[in-house]
Amino acid sequence: MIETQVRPADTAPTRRSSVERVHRLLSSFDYEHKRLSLSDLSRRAGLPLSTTHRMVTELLELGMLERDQHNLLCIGVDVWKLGLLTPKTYGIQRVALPFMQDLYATTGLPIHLGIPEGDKVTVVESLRPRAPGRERPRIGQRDPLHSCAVGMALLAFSDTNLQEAYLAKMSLDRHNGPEPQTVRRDLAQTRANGYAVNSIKTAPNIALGAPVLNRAGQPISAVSLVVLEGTATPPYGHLIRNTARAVQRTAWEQGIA
Amino acid sequence: MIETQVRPADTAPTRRSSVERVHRLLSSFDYEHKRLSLSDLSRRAGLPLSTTHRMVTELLELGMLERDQHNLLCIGVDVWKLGLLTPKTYGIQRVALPFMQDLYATTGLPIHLGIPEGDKVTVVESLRPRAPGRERPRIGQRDPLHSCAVGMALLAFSDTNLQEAYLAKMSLDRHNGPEPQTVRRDLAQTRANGYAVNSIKTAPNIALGAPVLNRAGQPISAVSLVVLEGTATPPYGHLIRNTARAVQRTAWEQGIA
DNA sequence: GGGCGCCTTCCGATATGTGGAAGGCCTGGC
DNA sequence: GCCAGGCCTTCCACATATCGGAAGGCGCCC
Repeated sequence: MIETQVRPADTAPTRRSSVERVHRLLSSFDYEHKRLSLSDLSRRAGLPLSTTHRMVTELLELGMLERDQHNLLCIGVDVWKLGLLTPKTYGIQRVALPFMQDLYATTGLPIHLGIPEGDKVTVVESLRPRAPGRERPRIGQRDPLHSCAVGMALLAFSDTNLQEAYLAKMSLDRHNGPEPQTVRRDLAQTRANGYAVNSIKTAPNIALGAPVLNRAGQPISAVSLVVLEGTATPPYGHLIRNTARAVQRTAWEQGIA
Repeated sequence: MIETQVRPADTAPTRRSSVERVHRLLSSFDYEHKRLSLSDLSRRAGLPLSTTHRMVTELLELGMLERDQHNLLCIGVDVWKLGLLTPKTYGIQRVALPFMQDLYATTGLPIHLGIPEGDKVTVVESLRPRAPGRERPRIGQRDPLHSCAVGMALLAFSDTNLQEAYLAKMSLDRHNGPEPQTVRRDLAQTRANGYAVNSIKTAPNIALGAPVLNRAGQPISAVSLVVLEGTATPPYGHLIRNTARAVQRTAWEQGIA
């Protein structure tokens, strides 16, 4: 009878609450798309143009979106200000930055700071020579824990149960990744040394990473130092380990961790 | 007839769209309230507890909110990552930071970076000795343009119409502020010098500020240097002005401005 | 042990957002 | 100069998400 009752077969059955719509709009922006027109935003978010239009109007009024000089839409300064409040990133970044700068000034080597997020590590800060094309890792980027020195430092000093859970999941959805057994051995070595060693695939470099622990002994972040392959690791390992300790000490003093 | 048409007199007539609700939830967090319980959040946002509960559940799933170790709610790392995309703050901060660090390393004096936002200046970066109690200005803080060297540098090199509009509004809602005529003279002096001079009320210091212009000649940010009152300004004025120029040059090269 | 605050879940009525469609405005091609 | 195809804006009937009270389960402190 009522033919229109039949779902158009293509109509997304996705339940889209209003907060999810806001999220879709905001997360349509990324590093390659910092500025979007209304239509582009509508397409990327998968929302009808009229809905996008209304919501964007409100977001502009609230300061969560802004218009640039070309009238394109971009994330508003208010969102940046909100982001300053995330305890996990901002606090530790403020504390670590001076020590990272000192290390960078004395060695001239790339320095990175990361925090754990589930089974990934998020790059929070990165100091390195400003060279065209060498913009990896990018701040905000997420990588698997076992793929970098920062991640290995975090994993090696995590609770044993977490380590085992991570290794178990690794061996499950493993595709061209390293052997869990290899990772397990590296983790033991990392704990013994006090710092992680990881060779970079894309360059003749190795990264040395050391963790920053909170008062409960859990790793809340890690710093890494990238040296040329063939460099004697012990002195540089001690260097990054001491930087991590200095950050940790300051974080404790300031109640960050 | 229909008595229920009478508004309950107390019922908030506030039109609360769903995006505004999301905004109210998120902006209930601030520097003094980085972590909130669900009930606190509900109260601060002025939203019913059941609504808050449902929306918070969704925001947690989407990563816009997180729970800390005490199960309190806080802004999620995803919001921090979104904030990295704001062109006005993040790009210029990345460019300016190395130059600010050099200046800080050589002089040991406090350095600040600000961007214009309407008739306010927002503090984007700040390097200074880590001393208890001296945590002003805070990053993210907004101040009137005429209240600081950074703001004056921005205003002095803005379009004349904007300056006049600002001064006009200043004289309108003026309360214990400085004479617009005084500000006007200071602006002229700033343009003549190439840097702004502003004495700090709360300390025996003066701040020197210089603008960073985009290719169109509009100020997109400004840096300032805080020196002791009585210091000979010219050499330090040149110093901060040169830092601003170096930032500007790099920003142009990288297409930031 | 009782009281209190917090979190969670349920529900019907209704206020609220939704999105198709249509119109205006520009720009670029022919 | 005119048409085509973007983009942005506005409207309105419909459907749906939201409100807010109430009730139950925790955990904590007095």
